[in-house]
Amino acid sequence: MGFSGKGAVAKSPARKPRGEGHTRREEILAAAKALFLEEGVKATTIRRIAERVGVSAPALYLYFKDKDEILLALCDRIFAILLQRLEEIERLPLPACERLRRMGEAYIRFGLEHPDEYRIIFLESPTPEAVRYTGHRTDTSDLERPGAKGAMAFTKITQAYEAIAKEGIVLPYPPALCAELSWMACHGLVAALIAEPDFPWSDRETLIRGMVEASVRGVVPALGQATSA
Amino acid sequence: MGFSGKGAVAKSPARKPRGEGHTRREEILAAAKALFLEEGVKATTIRRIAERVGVSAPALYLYFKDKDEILLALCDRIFAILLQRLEEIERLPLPACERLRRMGEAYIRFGLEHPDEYRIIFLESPTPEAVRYTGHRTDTSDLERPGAKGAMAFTKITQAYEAIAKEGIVLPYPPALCAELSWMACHGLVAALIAEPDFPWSDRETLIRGMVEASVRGVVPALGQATSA
DNA sequence: TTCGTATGTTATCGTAGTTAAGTTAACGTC
DNA sequence: GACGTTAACTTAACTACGATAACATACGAA
Repeated sequence: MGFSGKGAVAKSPARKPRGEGHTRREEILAAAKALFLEEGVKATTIRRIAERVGVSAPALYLYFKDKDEILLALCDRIFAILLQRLEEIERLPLPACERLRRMGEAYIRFGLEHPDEYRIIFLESPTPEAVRYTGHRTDTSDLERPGAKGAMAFTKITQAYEAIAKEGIVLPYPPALCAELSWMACHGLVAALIAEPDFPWSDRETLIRGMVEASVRGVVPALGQATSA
Repeated sequence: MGFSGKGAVAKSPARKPRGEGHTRREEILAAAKALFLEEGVKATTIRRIAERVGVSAPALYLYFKDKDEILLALCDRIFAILLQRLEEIERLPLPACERLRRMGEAYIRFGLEHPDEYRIIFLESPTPEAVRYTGHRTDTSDLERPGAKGAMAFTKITQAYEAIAKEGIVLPYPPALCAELSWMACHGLVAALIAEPDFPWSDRETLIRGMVEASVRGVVPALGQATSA
């Protein structure tokens, strides 16, 4: 073995050059995401992630404070997709209550598409400390607070209700409370289907449409029937 | 120290007489429940339970297949309370939709009273095997399947909707689907408040009443306003 | 050249759930 | 009243986990 150590292994360079720590950070997140998808959240352990990256387990602690932070960073990226979808709907020229329906449906479908991430953000215990802080962070784009993007998604629904109120439709409660009720209802559907996937539920599509409708009509009694065909 | 071993410790007899294993089983459940209430689910470990019972940790495996089975046995007993409450409401001479409201409210309040158990039954991952079997079981009263009592609670709501249909009120969906929607909505409220207790939600009582109302009115459009004063 | 620091590693700790193997005590029976 | 059986336990150990401390090394800057 003449040379330094660049032997046969091609999986990842043995050691990162000086300023390239964030590259390793990305590798860790990618490995964690792959493990997450392939083997589930249970199998996504510090050691297994490190093994897949090709690095020792404590090395992960250079880039993340603890295991939770890795998972939360993953979830935050996934939830950015949800935010994006909701913002798209926000921009559509639609009657407010129809916009609300579409948001509800998008929310539910997103949750069912990403059950593990949804579980971590909305079903798991809250992390003890409110504010987290990453030591070696180079970018401040993601992960201000755990579940921050989840909360922002919720905010979008509140704004939709405020728009409804501005349209002159009378709400029985303040917009925030309306939003909470609507969101909780949709959240309940997602949570139930995720937590109990083998239960003999009714047809999933019917449930989604029914809940979207109910979450609007249950909160806004002024709406007699559906608006769209 | 003349005698065999009945020294100073009064916490529990050192060893059970021949056929009295189930007594120890009860002690384990009692200790687990106490730990559960005092220190939370996180602190309820095999070793701590065993310590409290006054027995070695592996001794618990004489009575339970694994840790999950202990927690599920606990939860099952708690959920028996919910079933009891729902059955009481079932027996009340009330219009069906009013009975539905009361059930919803009872369900929500129960969930908020027992957040840890609720979490285990309805929010945690489903256990891989569908049917569990306890080795040394002497009674077959509880724990047929994990979460069985939770499912039974759900059945009660379905029956309430069937009663509504029998009263001549037209439902937009089959009773089972109506029940699923109603239950999921209430479930969403409980799940959200349990998982995110520090979020600045609106007033809890208002949320409960609003959700009970919405879960009925959202599903049964024939109901214009609340029935009760 | 030397020093500081980013980038790691190895060794280790403490805790968890769980199992294997051995021990003790109660009981029926001859 | 010794004997075998077995329920009721214990001790020791295994594997796996998250996390930390202490040590190593490469590399850019002064």
